[in-house]
Amino acid sequence: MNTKNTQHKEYVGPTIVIVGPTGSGKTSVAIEIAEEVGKILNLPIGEIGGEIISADSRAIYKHMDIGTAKPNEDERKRVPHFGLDLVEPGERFTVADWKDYAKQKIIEIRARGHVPIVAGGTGLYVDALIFDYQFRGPTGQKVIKANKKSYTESSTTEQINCSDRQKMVSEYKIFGIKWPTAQLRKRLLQRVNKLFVQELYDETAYLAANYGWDSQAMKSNIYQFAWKYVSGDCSLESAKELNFYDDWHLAKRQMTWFKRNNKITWLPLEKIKPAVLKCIQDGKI
RNA sequence: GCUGGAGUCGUCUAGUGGCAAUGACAAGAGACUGUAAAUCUCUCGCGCUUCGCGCUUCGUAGGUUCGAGUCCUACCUCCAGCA
Repeated sequence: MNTKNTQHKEYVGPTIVIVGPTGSGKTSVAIEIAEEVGKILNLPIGEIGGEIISADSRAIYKHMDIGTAKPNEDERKRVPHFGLDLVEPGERFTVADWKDYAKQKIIEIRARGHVPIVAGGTGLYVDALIFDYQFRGPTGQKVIKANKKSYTESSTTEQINCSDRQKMVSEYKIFGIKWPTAQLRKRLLQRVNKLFVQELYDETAYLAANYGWDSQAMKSNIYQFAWKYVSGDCSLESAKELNFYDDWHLAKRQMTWFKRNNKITWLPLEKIKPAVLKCIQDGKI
């Protein structure tokens, strides 16, 4: 047992976090980094030095593969991925669940001597991790802020200590992929055009048949638009258009979320990999 | 050429004499610590000293009226029908 582990010294460098709006290229750049990081860690040739944890609130669902732009089988073979296919659509899985899961995986990856790379666009998940949000109890009530009028219906809840958004856990180094508006829109448009194919319709039909449309997982993403087209409610063109608008709105909301985090190093896509590799090389947390 | 219908904020749209004028989409800004690709808020003719004020708007030009997107006349454009 320890014969193998001798070459697996625990990794003590930074945990890399890569964020960005949908369609910014997080998945592919994370894979590229994971594949190259072995050199920096002086791992044996052929050993993949990075492992990816997806911070994506839709990729946690099984059977939602092409509609959520999950890394495909090939990509998952190249680099170990976590945070995918954790629960059935409609099953309850919260930020708190994800945070615990991610923390556990990070510990495991580090123990293997590899670099944990958290990549995803769900800002709440990322913040929960890097700012170490404290949640009450395993399946406790929603955290209520005293002065939020929208939550006044519950009298049993109370204000709890919220973690400070200025105090990021020092282990993390967070990078953001920055795109000019016009270019990101173009990328999203191209992605939409690629996605509306038979495989998507099949996936949509499968999900609709097995899980219905009630769950939040099925609400307001590509599936509803694909379904509209498949069932003849609208033309292919308008289904694509509607989905594009939806994607763009999401991207904007994500940017709004990330904007307030001043710990993020924003870089264009092509500069992310060199910056991350350098960061790992420098090694200090 | 004649007859009928239609021209309103980027787009579609409500409005048939009374406050820049409805709704939707798009666009922009923001909130969000327990299903977050969710949910929610604000702006959206122009300019200001912006809980208000000023200016200019509903194809174009006139007219009626205290008051016109709305009524009348002419013209322009588009659509349909007849020639």
